[in-house]
Amino acid sequence: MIGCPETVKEITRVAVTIADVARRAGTSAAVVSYVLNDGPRPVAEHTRARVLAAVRELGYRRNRAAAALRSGRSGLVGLVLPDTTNPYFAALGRYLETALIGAGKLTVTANSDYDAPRQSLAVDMLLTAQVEGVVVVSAGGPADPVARALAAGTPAVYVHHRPPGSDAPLIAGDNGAAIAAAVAHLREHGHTEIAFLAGPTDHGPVGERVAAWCAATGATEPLRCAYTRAAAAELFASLARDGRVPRALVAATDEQAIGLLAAAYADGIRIPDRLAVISCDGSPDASFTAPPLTVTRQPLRAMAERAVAILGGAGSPADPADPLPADLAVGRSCGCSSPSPDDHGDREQLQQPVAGMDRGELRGNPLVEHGAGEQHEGEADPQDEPE
Amino acid sequence: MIGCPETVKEITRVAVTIADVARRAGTSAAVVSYVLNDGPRPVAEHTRARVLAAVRELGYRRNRAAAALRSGRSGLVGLVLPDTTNPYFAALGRYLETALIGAGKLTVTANSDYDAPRQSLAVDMLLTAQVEGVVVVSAGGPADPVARALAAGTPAVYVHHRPPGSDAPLIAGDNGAAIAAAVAHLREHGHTEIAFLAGPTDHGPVGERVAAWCAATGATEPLRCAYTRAAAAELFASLARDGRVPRALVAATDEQAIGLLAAAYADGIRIPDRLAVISCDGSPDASFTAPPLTVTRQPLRAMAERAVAILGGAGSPADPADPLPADLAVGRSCGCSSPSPDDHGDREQLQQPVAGMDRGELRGNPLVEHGAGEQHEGEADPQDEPE
DNA sequence: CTGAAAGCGCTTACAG
DNA sequence: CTGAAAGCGCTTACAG
Repeated sequence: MIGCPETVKEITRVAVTIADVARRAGTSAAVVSYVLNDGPRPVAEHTRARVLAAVRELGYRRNRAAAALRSGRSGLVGLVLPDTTNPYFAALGRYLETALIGAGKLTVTANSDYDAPRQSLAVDMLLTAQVEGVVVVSAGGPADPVARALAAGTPAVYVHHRPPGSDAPLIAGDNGAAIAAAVAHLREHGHTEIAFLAGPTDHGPVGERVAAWCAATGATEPLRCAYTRAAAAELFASLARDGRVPRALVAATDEQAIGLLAAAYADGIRIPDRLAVISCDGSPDASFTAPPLTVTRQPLRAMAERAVAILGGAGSPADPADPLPADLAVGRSCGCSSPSPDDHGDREQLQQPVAGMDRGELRGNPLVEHGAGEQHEGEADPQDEPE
Repeated sequence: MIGCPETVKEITRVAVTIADVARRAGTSAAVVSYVLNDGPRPVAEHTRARVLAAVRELGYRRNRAAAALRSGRSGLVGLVLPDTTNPYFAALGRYLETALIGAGKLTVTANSDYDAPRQSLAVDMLLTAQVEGVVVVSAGGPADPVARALAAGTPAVYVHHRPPGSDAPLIAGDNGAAIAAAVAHLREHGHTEIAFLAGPTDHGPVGERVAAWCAATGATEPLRCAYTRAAAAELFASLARDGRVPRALVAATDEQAIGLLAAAYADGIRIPDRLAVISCDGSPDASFTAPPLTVTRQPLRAMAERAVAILGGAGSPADPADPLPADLAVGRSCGCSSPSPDDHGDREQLQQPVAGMDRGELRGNPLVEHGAGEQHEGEADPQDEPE
């Protein structure tokens, strides 16, 4: 039937609209919308069935831009990270994305590259894109992009790191308790002098970790280098050259610890015999170093879930009744002879479902459930994964 | 001046619209749009100045949902990856995001988790969100989400991995040449029998790598395990138990090679003395293993740039005049005594600017350049990075 | 339970 | 060079 409206639309690839669906179903656009959104008005069962049939037959797909304009809900949440290739941030982002997709939201991810203007530009673009919420791991410096988003009326929250001086909501693990546990564990191995590898400054989470180390050991002068594998490797090489390699050390981040292990290997310095190491974070990479790192694991999944809940309007970031503790995951770098049983499972953890924002009120999305003219393409052969 | 429209808007937090700007600038909404978009009609310089002033004074920010509805351009590009915590995919995604932000596009990232229904759902949601393009690393299996997007009229392209049988556009490195180079290099080290660690099946890039290995060595039976560190570690442990550890091996992926190195370390088997290893991919992690991995580096940045160019309507994915070769980056795992000079720099590479889609025709965005009532917050102290 | 109509905030022919 | 007006595709009071 060349010439009928549907065929023409298909050929010229003009999008099928709610009006087309209404016409085919013999009802109104309003009713189609009621069916699609499961509200706000009830629809008779037989009408609903006709609408759903028309949706399928015409291959209708909702235009989110139009829905967003009218309803104010874009279905988008923004995420700004310093560097998505950092395994720690990557893991955090993954948990966030999982929680958000569970709430029917898509994640718009931007890298700030530890750069304030880039971070600011990213937040601007996100707000322009009408995101329903913004999650930021601060790039450092005085910029306060979460405050900016909140001022614009968009829910926003920091995770892991908030700029110094900001009082915007922050979700973070218990860094002080993590360091105390790490120091205590190294003492159990008989160490009395325990060094700390910090970052260039003492702001943010690493600042808390440094302070906790000072409190636990009475020491005041940490080692310092940038938060990269390369910088830590370089620092270690210079310590080795000068004969100043300590016997025990807590590294502020996994990235630094991994660089340090690589350099120690290159210099033939045995870990943990000559130098015992514990690091913080607990990114997925930490279990596959040589030797496996002992780490204080940040509660990334709980942090992600709480962040999403807060964007959804629930509770406060730091609920004193429900802290987010970092637990010690024992590898071999500390001197223990057998790693804890779950130290290889971190990436798997990422794949478990999480409770998310709006989950309770998640609308059954008929466009997803019923497909848009094409069904979902069946289970993948799990044997058949790329990479 | 309580009661004037602007103040009311600020207090009640109703968004400032283009009409408000027009009123304040003493002109029309059309002209404001012309200024904001630098076209399609010319605007007198003094009018433009008044509009820009009004934009700044009112803290106007464009509503992308409205612009998208009218113009059909959402400013969004979708990216579907199997797992953003895999360093190889993370690096690829980072290059893509960099190229896209350079073209004024935001990246909507979704994890398929190697699962076809999830991949399909992600693409559905992206198309609903009116993305202007979709980039997919196939989750495996027969699902062809790029074909689906193209059928819906949205530009789309596979990167790295396309499902078997699909003839949708694909951008990938030269896997055959990479393996040939790896095998040749191990032969230079005197190895005659060179094993291959493949994935569970021979589809996609790994399939090409297996085929190239077969062609180069005459062998036919690769070792196989899932593409995870844990799986490779387990496989290695069982080989060691049975006394079947080869003398030289090419691993299909960095993740497998890293797991293998960790297991070799645990078993006290020396790399490269007892077993020489070269892996493919060249993710940022490969340089910080113990010992540093020798890898055939995939041209991730070039792949990302080409993908973005293709979404922008340029050329074909596989331009025979300009292939995307994978080069050999020498570490120590192959038996060489000094790594190549640039093997520690991969993450830094990620931060360089790239040429992007639409770059030539990128409109100067006054909302970004001039800020929306608040200036960008100044350079971050580079010393002051979190993590 | 259903439908006609307004309107979200833009962009873009079109007319001047 | 400028402006009035239509319209993108939805959602949502409102009236029936």
